[in-house]
Amino acid sequence: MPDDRRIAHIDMDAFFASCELSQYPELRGEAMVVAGRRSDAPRTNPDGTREFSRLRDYVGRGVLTTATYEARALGVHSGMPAMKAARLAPDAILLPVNFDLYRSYSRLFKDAVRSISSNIEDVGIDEVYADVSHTDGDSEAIARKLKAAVFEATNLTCSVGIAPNKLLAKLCSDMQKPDGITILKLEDVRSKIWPMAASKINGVGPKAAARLASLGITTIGEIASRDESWLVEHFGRSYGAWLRRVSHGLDDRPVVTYSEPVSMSRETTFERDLHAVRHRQELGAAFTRLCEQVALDLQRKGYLARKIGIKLRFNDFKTVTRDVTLSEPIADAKALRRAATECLKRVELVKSIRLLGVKAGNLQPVGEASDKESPQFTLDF
DNA sequence: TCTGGGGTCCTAGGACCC
DNA sequence: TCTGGGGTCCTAGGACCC
Repeated sequence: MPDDRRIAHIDMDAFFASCELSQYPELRGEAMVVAGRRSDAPRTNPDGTREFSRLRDYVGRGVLTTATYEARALGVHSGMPAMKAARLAPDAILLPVNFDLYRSYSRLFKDAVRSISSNIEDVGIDEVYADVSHTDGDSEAIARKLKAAVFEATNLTCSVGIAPNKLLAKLCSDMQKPDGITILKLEDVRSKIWPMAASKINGVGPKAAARLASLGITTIGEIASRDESWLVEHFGRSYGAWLRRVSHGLDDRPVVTYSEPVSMSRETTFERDLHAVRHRQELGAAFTRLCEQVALDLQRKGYLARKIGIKLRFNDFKTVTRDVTLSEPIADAKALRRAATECLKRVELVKSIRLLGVKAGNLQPVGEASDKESPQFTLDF
């Protein structure tokens, strides 16, 4: 695909934290983190002022969902275990996650982007790609229009990257955070992209970055300096060839405006590890609830599942999964639990259990009958 | 005071079929 | 009887992303 496309990546700035600040403006400028449970919610005094929990009050096994820039300055960051963060920043304000709030802001944000370009791809709750190849104006003007529309709709800022493809647009939007605009052309790859850390590439995670580092490679430019056969030798045919292409800024993935869900799952980490025998009741109740939640999710969204699976994480953090494919698709909690129980029987339950999860896969929309269910269409003619 | 929850995609081996 | 190849489905695990 010739890269005369123009793709925008729009990324909300510190999204969860910004949503919370819209609710609690008095926290602006404070070190604040999001993590924890409803019991950490602010309490309103009779005089209308609010009292907030502090990170030092946190109990549990969660990680930080987000941290404001002020909190990050204290050395904490999203993904960090909250207990560990509490030692670094005990006085930071603590708020529980409020996904309903983030989802409502997410809708406003995406509708605002859609008003500029209808051709958008969802990437989670706080990011989208938009194909603006045929949108009026130069890239700079489009970026300003996107940011203005988002701010108008949400009162929140975002960062915009515009480039010939998704890979570069995504790298761009991160270059001038927060509230930034970055425009990049293919000929800028050498000067602007090559100096960046290899781990900035979407698709180069901790494992691949470590493997690259062990081979003396830390920047994107250093990947580009190797030939394909060397990369293939060390990273396999598929990943090696991909590394070479992305290091040169090449990416022809289209902007995908709609995709069917592949799976739906629910999982929970227990406050303390549970043993299959000693805590049988507790585990059974959690198991049932997870099955009911997945069933409800399926029914609400109108899907049937033909694959049911479970996930267990033990006290040593080792994780196992088991799944089973059924002859008929289901969405009913009881049938789901039966299938999940069959999976559970295939796991040796000696170690204590830290996490339990239930997953539905092989989804099909309700009403889109399978061949088995509508033989008349295949047999009658 | 280690390590959340919800996803997608890929790989690899074995079964099974032609 | 010493040696096939596909192709597809199923299962388990793992990397990665937000």
